[in-house]
Amino acid sequence: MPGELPHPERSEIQLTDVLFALSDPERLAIARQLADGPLDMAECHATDPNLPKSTKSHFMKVLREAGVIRNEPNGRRRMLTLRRDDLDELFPGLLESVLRS
Amino acid sequence: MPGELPHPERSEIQLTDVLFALSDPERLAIARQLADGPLDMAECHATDPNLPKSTKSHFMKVLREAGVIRNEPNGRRRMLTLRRDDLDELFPGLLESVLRS
DNA sequence: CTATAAGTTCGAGAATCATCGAACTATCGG
DNA sequence: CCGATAGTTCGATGATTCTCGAACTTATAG
Repeated sequence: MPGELPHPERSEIQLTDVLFALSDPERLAIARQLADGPLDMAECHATDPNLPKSTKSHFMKVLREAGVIRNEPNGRRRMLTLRRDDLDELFPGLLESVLRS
Repeated sequence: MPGELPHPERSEIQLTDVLFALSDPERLAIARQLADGPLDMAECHATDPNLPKSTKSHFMKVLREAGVIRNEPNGRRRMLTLRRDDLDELFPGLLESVLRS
């Protein structure tokens, strides 16, 4: 698969984009699964276990382009991480509140 | 204009709906204007001052149906209030973080 | 009572977003 | 090199959402 995907810089992350990305139950569930640490994409099941992979990939794209997660090549898989540092710096308390609620 | 509009009960408010409602710059701006206290709708200008009133009314509807604001008749005007109590109880820290960022 | 001010609702068209199959890409095991 | 695995990208279709004018509603001013 294509190696490095584009990620916004910290300074480019927009609050409204982050809120939008998290405003979908499936995408929110993904973010919550990443709260405890990075996961390989294959281990990250959203809510529906047999979701088509193109749909799952699209969820990841929305989260990535909003600046919520990083999606980096890791061998023949993909490593997903929450951009907690960046989000905490930009929007203090937001992530904690959203993931906890 | 129609008197009482429907508002969700506190128990019916969904986090994803709140995030969606606030994920638009115009609607977020409205919520921020209400942070300091209730306003008559006529005093609440979103960002564009000569926005068609049907569009403005639609913004209010999205915010109201998500449980972010109350919209109550007040003479021949409308009084808008942030549902801070409800949101703070349901999603502690969320509103503060979003309005401050 | 009538006119006006302040909003809501309805309807239509445009724009955006979601979903998923199919084709493509890259990596690893044998 | 070959096949399988894990994912991305593309394209089409359908579903939501946005935007705004026009018609409607209601309370007050006169």
